Amino acid sequence: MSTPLAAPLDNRAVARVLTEIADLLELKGENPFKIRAYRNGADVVVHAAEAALGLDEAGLRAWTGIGKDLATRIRDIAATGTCEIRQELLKEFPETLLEVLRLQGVGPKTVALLYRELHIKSLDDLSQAAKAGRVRGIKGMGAKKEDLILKAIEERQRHAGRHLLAKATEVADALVAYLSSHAPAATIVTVGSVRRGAETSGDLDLLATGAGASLANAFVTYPTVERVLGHGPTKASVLLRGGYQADLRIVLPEQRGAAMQYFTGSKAHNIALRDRALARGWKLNEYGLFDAHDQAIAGANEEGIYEALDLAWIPPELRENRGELAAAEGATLPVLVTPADLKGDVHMHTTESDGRESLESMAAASQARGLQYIAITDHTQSLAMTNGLDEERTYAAAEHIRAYSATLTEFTVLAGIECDILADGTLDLADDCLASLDLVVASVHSAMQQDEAEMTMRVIKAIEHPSVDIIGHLTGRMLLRREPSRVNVEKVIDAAAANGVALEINSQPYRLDLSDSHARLARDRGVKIVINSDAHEIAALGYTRWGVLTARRAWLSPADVLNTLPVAQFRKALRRDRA
DNA sequence: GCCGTTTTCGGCCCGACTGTTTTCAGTCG
Repeated sequence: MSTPLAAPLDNRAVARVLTEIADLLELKGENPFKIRAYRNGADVVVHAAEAALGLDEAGLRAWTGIGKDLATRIRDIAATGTCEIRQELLKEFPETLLEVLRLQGVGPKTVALLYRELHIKSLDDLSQAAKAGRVRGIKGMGAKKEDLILKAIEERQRHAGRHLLAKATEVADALVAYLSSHAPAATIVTVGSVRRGAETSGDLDLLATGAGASLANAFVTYPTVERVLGHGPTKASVLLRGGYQADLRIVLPEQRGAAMQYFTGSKAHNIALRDRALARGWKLNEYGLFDAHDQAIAGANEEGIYEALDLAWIPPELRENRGELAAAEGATLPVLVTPADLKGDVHMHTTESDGRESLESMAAASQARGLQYIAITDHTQSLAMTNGLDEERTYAAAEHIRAYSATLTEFTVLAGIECDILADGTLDLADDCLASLDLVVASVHSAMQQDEAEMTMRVIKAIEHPSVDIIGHLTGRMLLRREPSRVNVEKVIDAAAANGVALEINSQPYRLDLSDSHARLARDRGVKIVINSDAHEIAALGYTRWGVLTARRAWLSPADVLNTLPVAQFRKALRRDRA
């Protein structure tokens, strides 16, 4: 929950305040479309590549969904942390009411009612009132609702809510396998944000066709189900151990494409697509695309729906209403990079620093995965806890790597380093040592709390160093754990473009750094991307799967990604060979 | 509050499920 701040806010924080205003407007019972405008505005801000703080009103209004009023509010919020309308609303409703609103099964009408009738202002108030049986005394509330509220409060305390893509995929895959074993004839797929490859997800959405209501029974009795939130013949929701909410929908085979499209989202993409159907006098819902006489036009597969709307089929990763409909209409959708396009992985560690495997095992495992080359990039000396390399050990390691690589056929191991960018922007190894290597990834690992100017200057100084080829995990964010550093990504991208330095998409599930929007901005400004595993063990070599998904969400084609090139061309494309 | 080769006003997606209801409101996705 955000509180007024004196300091300027980044886009994510601005979006949080806009969402909070939308919540407050809901409590007030305001016009739903006005509320939607605020929510949509939050979505636009959080996904924008440029910082709202740096834009004037005209610049903000150039974003679709931001009009005169929202532009003014966003400017106020970005500069001061709040705005007038928010302050007015907070006079009517205490900020602590918003945590009550986030309970599963408790919506704005209920919260407003509880506030009005029982003066409930917080989760604690509500917990006490429910335990005392006072909630059931209100008109429209009963014992079951009271019970549900208590359960929701308890669950809220146990689970934080969102989950990493990699973990969510694992849980969803297991659930799909379980359901498939109960209904072998059925087709069961994961849809929702997991299918779109979003970096985190709030719940798991599964879709089944060719199955009866008994599949819903199997679903609600899945071994890790902690609570059944709803259970009907075509729709069921459960809460799984670990805090995952999972939703299952069962539809008829002729509706499968429409349902896949509908439940894959995103909401913004669906609204835009539905608008397009409406403009033709048609109707699009989870059961199909229908004409004015309710005759089905399409629905059995996704391709048919997009085709009927004069659009090319849009890959799920692009369905965020960030220009994909226009591109699908003009046949200019990018051919997206796939895992099979990656020919190299040039950021990984060995036992020389903090990795778990030798250079030989990492190389063998990478070759077995179908790669043609890797770079070994261990840490440098200032990261003492990782046993980072100094110059002497770096020279020795490079000699060892090259000697080993010479013994291999059809596989190359490059002698690289992940060199620390020190707090002042200088590098952790001497210039001649860096210059002797095949490849240098430069990364920030310390002094993460520097202010924007300092952090940005620091990274740009590294980019301007003649031996640096790639900047690793630029923002240092850890999803659900640590906010990104205050680095000005746009300025870094411009510096990388000017110096021919590539930026990494680090594929560690908790990093995915660059993010999809930043990677897209980098591509738009002519910066090449490298997708790396940053593996410290053999199993982690597979993480590039998540990096590729992020790249796809960034609209990247193989040509945008340097490590889709064969080794000789890859080396030529590195900046040191261009100088 | 946003948006507009139909519109500067009047639209803006809508269906499933639950609980408290005797016909429907609230929540969710």
